[in-house]
Amino acid sequence: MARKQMVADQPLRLDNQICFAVYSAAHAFNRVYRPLLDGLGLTYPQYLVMLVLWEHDGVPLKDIGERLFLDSGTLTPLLKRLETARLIKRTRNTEDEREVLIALTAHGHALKEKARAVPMSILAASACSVGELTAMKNEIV
Amino acid sequence: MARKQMVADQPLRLDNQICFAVYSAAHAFNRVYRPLLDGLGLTYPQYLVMLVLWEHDGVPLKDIGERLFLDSGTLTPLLKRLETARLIKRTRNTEDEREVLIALTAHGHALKEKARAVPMSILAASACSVGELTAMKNEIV
DNA sequence: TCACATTTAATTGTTCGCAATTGAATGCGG
DNA sequence: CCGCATTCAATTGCGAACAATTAAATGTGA
Repeated sequence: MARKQMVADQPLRLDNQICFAVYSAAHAFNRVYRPLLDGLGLTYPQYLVMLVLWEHDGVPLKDIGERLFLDSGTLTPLLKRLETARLIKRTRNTEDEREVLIALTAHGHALKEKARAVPMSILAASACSVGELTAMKNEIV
Repeated sequence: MARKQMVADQPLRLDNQICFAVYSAAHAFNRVYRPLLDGLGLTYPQYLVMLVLWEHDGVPLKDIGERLFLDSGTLTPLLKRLETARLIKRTRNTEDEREVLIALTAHGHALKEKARAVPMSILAASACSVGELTAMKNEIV
């Protein structure tokens, strides 16, 4: 292959694509989180929903979706599974029957205490300092 | 809520979690890529497989999996779809019948030329300089 | 008030991603 | 050569993720 061709190929090389770096990092985090969250009976997206609710209980489905960039097609079944697990309750807003309000059950609220151990374990597993991770986060956001 | 409680809650706040930043960034990239890849008739994971093949044609399924951190449960159906789209061919390795070799068809090889436009479009859409993106990538990998 | 647009969840269908299992091919120790 | 472990792909089952559609509630303009 001529040199000119190789140069033109550079942008298509996997290693040069930041999207792949981000994609891989997301999967890597998922692999680290999975065994920890198994102990809580949560998947990673379910954990994210619980984080939102632990900060702000009783919010509309729509708000959770905006916070996590997810739509009803993803959230409706996910929230039904959380309801089956007795972590949340779903009720229509009486002020506006279009909205579904998501509220923690006592069980869901209690799970927060168990979840406190998660960030520290992730930190240990990621073999990075807090400073390194914070710097990385700020680069991304 | 007492101050002590709020301090203890900090590690559980969504915005403080680097994993969420990475997770969001991955989804954001996906949203930018989707319309571009639609023009090629590829999904993002399919595009990644094609990137691998454009660099190195005729490799075992296993090698693609190691490169992209995907297993046969993900790759087998994905590769079957690429075969249905006539972009690749799957053949057993005659030296070792356990392996499946993945090779580009003429059509699959030709698609590389159309794909050259993708990285540049992404760059434009991401509203970052090449330097910024490269710096970000190096932080992540 | 009535027609019509907008908002919101739910549903349907397709594709990923992964754990767990299965089954075939290969490698290896005795 | 034989028994057994290992490797590799395929399969099954479940949970995301998202586009597109549907349906109900609400808002709005004439």
